[in-house]
Amino acid sequence: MTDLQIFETAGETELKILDAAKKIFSIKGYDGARMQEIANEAKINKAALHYYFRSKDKLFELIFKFCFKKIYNNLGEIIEKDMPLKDKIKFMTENYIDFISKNQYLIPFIMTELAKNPDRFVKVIKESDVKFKSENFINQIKKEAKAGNIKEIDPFQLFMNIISMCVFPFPAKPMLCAILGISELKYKKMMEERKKIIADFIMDSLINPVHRE
Amino acid sequence: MTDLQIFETAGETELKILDAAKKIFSIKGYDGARMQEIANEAKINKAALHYYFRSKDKLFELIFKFCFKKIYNNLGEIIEKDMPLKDKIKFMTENYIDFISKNQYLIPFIMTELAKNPDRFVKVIKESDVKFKSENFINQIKKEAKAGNIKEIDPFQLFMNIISMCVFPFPAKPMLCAILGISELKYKKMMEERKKIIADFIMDSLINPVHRE
DNA sequence: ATAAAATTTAACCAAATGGTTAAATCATAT
DNA sequence: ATATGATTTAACCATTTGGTTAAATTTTAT
Repeated sequence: MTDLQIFETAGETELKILDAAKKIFSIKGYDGARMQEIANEAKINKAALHYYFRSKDKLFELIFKFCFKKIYNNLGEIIEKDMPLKDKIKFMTENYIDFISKNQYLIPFIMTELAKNPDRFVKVIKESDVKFKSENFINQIKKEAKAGNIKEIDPFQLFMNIISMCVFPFPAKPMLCAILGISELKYKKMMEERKKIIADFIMDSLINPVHRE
Repeated sequence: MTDLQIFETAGETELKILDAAKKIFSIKGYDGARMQEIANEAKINKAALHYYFRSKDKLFELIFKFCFKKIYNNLGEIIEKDMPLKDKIKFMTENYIDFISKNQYLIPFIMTELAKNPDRFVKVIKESDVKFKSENFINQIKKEAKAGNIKEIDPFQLFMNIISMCVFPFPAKPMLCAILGISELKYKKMMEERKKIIADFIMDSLINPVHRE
């Protein structure tokens, strides 16, 4: 059920609290979350919260760091895989859309809280032992372009395109549904379909482009 | 300076307040914003806030609706323009990236607050006299595909791709900078460059695609 | 000039909230 | 069994926060 086993030393109560905190914080954000609400959700007393995690800040920092690591590492794993570019893009998009839809709370949470408190990221990065190698992917793009297998493109821009198309539809769901006037159900179906077509959309752009005037 | 002249009946003090509220709310969100802080920012007394706008909720609703209308209408205007698809996509992407970068606060604000309170959107849509015609664009895609000028593609998915690639890099800036390890300055330059290349990236995918096995 | 209305202010208030404390309960080792 | 340490609880506390009130000041109409 919980995916918080990372906190190895945590006992049952601690896990209950972390689970509840993750839920409440990611829905309401730091400011909107209430310690009492977290306590209720975890079915323990509010004082127990402070007994285990001292303060709201400390608890939040734990959750935030955990969540950040989670996207960071997932993306890292995928991007470092050693396979042909075409397969990698297919794998990347399918895998990442899958990952995000299973963890819908993650992206808006990280995005909002990081934007609200940019300094936090320095701390999180420092204290996380994550080492992210985007060079692998970047070099692969450059090589394929030089070999003439794909068109010339700034690898960072390509990376941004891929991530944008996979991720954005999730946090933007309420906004897009509102603007496009489509139902939740149809939106969900579209996201399923999306998993299959994004890779092709990208590859079509990369391979054999028409030269424009 | 201010873009809030929409509130036609507003006097000087009201505009000062609205400006301050927009700033504070969009930075800190509803929960994070303090009435006192808004009052300070507007250089008036806290009680004056309530004198003019009754409650935090009422003030927030005004700001939120204004912001929502702003993206909604800007996108609407662009999408309804009557021009060839290729030009339209070029115009759309350049214009929208420009618009977003001039109003960086807008997207994260709307996204977060809409996600936190999805019911709000019903109210906002109802009370806004916006009428958004995405059909225009949708039909254009269908027609071009049928005519064989572009490949077959679900117009909604294409729309989503375009918006995602234009918009996402802005709210995700802190996250992407962190993950990719690039500086704010380089990021800014990339976003400038982006304005020029996105349309081509999309058109390359749409026109003359390689048939894949 | 002055009465009336609109605006602004300082001083308050009640509720909510993060956090503490000290006593009670439970688990564990001897 | 019981002493020791860990866990849980109810009752509090200080501060913050949205909101109010009534008086003071400024603006406007006559």
